[in-house]
Parts: sequence; C-alpha cells; structure tokens
Amino acid sequence: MFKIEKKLKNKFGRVGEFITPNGIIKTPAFIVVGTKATVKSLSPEQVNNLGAQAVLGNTYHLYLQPGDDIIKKAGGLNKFMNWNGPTFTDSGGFQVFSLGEGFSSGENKFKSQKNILNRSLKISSKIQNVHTKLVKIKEDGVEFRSYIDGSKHYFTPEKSIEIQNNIGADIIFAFDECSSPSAEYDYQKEAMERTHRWAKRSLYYNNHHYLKNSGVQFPSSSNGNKQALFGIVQGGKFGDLRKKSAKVIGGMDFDGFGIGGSFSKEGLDETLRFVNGILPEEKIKHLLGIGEPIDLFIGIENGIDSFDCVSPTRIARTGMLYTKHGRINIIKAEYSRDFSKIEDDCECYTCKNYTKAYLSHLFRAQEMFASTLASIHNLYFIVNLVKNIRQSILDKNFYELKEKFLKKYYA
RNA sequence: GCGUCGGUGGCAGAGUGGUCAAAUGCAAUUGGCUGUAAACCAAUCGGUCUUGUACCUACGGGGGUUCAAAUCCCUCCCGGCGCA
Repeated sequence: MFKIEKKLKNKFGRVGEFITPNGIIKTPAFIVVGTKATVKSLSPEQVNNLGAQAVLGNTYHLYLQPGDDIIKKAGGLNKFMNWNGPTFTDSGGFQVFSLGEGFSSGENKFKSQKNILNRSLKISSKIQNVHTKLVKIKEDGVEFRSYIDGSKHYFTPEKSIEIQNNIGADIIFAFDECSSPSAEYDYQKEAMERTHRWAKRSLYYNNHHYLKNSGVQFPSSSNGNKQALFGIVQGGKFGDLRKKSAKVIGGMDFDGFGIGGSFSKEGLDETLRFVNGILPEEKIKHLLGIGEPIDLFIGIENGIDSFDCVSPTRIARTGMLYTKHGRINIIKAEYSRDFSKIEDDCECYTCKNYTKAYLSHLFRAQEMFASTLASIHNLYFIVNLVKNIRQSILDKNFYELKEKFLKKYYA
C-alpha cells in the first residue's frame, strides 16, 4: 500500500506513494479538507485543477448531516460528492475537543500565551455566550450534542468506524480524544490511555464487523476495495507520553498512523522526531490538522507523509492570502487600488486572471466569488509548496529550499 | 406665501434638561483564524496629550434661559408634507 522511494539523509523525511482504491497519493502530500463532503466554495474540478490529490471529510459532521446512511445509499463519499481522487474521513475525535474544551474558548491546537490571553478576554466579554460544552466524555465513548439542533448522540469507537464504513472513504481514522492544549499532564495521560483503548476497539471492529454481520470480510470503500484504517498517536506536548503513545499505537496492526492533538509551537519538531522514531518506518504517517508553511517543512523533515489543515480555506474566506513573503490581508486599505497580482509568478487560476484590487473589492462587497478565488490561491500555494518540498527531496536540495523559503516567508 | 413636521457622528437611526463624546445597525480601520458550530470572531472608530471618574471641539447657523442644553425659548437657513 505504501512505497518509500527516497529518504532524507539522517532524517525520517521521505518521498513515497500511497496506493488507495481511488488513486495514488504522491507523498508528502497536502490533503484538502472538505468537512461536509465539499471543499468550501470550490467545485471538485477546481480542487483537482489546483493540484490537490485527496480530500478529507468529517465523520461527525456527515453523520449529523446528511447522515451516513444517505452517503452509503449514494454509493459512498466519492460518488456522493463527485470527487474522483482518494478520500479520508476524520473519526470525529477532533470534535471531542472543538465542541468540548475548545468550545468558544478561543483555543486552538497550539498552546501559547497568546491563546490563553485571548481565551480569558473572550470569557470575560459581556457578549460572550454561555460557555456550555457540547460533549461529555466517558470510558465507553462520547456523548455529543448536535450543534445543529441540540439533539443527543453517542459516539463509541465502534460507532465511529461503522459510520466511516458507511461513508466509505479510502482512509479512515480510529476514534480518538483530541485533548485540549491546556490540559495538564495527568489529564493528558488519562486521555491518551483512553485513546489507546479506543484504538484497539476501532481496529477490532473494523476487522470483524462485516465478518460477523454480513459475511463480507472487509468493509468496502466506494469502489469496492478495502478501507485503510489509521491509528492516532496522542500525548499532547509531553515527550514521554508521545513516546508511550507511539509505542502502543505503533504496535497495533494499523495501515498507517495519524499524529493528533496539540503541540507547543517549539515542540513540534522534537515531538515528531520522538514519535516517528518509534512508529514503524514502512507505514504512512499523517499529521492531523497542521499545515502552516513552517509546520510543513518541520513535518516532512521528520517523516510526515501527509497533512490536512483547514487553514488555507478558512483564512481564505476571510481575506487572508498566502504569499512567499508571508500572509497578507487582501481587505486592507492598501490593496483596494493595487492592480498587481497576488503573486506575479504564481501559476494558480486566481493569480493568472485577477488583481489584488479585484479580490479586495469582492471581499468588501461580500461576493461569494471572493471565497472561491482566495481558496484557489491558498490551496494552490500550500499544495504546491508540499509538491516542491517533495521534489526537493528527490533532487537532494531540501535544506536549501527550506532555508530560502522560510527566510523570505518570515522576513 | 401660510401651516405643519423635521434637521444628531461617513450613512441610517435612538436620545427630548445633568448619569451624553451621544444607544444600535451599516460602512471604515486594524488584528486573529492549524483533524471547520468559521462567507467567522475581536478591537478601534471627534481631537489632544501627562491615556485620565483629563482637557478641548461637537447633535443645521446665530443668540438666549439655566448651576447645567443634542434636549427649553427666539431668530435665520435647509428639507418633507399639506393648503394657496
């Protein structure tokens, strides 16, 4: 399933290919997030044309809406959303965080002073809504309240896998608890150990469910082949927990691995080194939810084969664009009369055809097309960056690219 | 011309003696966004500085009443409506 073609000397970084029922993913790769079976503001053709290889949907969201039964009836995720390439579904483990501890708290996956400050400001704000979590975590599973209608739902590892079997993506994830970056050691350890037990149950269910219930040996992806199941390493920002988790999860018979949870900004490099030093080398590793340019370099250097991240599409929708010289906010006054391209040498559809002034106008006028053009550019930027990094490993100039890019980007 | 209602910050629109540099919305300006409750969220939004329960300038113009006026009175200007 996974072939390594070339390695980075003295590092875990490598170039490879991952074969899925819906196509080959050339790794390292950036996987585009399409939570609700759509990449927000883009058609599958646009996603394909900008060079993306695969799309990642979300189990929890698709279960609530439209319901996994409908996707199954439609013939699976690929057919349902008209995407011809490889697909992933996240297990819903991230929603344990985002609808739980992360709910309205202003927290993200990186723990920093800024976030803590931001959080306390938000809570003290008089217009802040009542801070109510939508999840309850138990040993057996997680009780979710629907953010749509408030109805109660219960996710267990088995339930998450069952839904993911129905959705039928090529790559599915074990149900985990993505714990809060502000969680202390004891809680992080407890959550990690629970995630390990859930991993075992996810794996068992995926391998036996169809055997028992339908006589079919393996669950099917939309074109009839076996789904790959990835286990998820947790442990937060604590090195010893990360190592423990890599050992336990790495010892289970998963097709690949996700690395989830939170990191300290400085700790990503070290954490990935620890984890990927323990996980089986020959299997594919996906870094969940991380995707800023510097993170991509750090991840790839340390053996990450694929990434997914909402950042390119989310920030695009609010007018923030990636450029080789860092992010720019296209809505800023200075761009309203700037008739240059976002980037003169960018090959994306947006840069080839439109100016900053036009983009700026679309955002100010709140035109839908603004989101589309900005998402195309940002996704192209990130997808292409990862492609260039891949090529640099093949060409043996990874470090030159890294230095050159980061110097310009963070100047 | 007479009558009548009204003229408030970039716009719309509250406020009708002190708690008003003036609600709210929009616009504007600036931040933020990492497995998407996200076409979102937040801050600022008359000026000055020693950034303060500080000073100055401000609710069409001018004048007045009052300890105190966006709020009351007079007058002028402008606008809507009605009648000639």
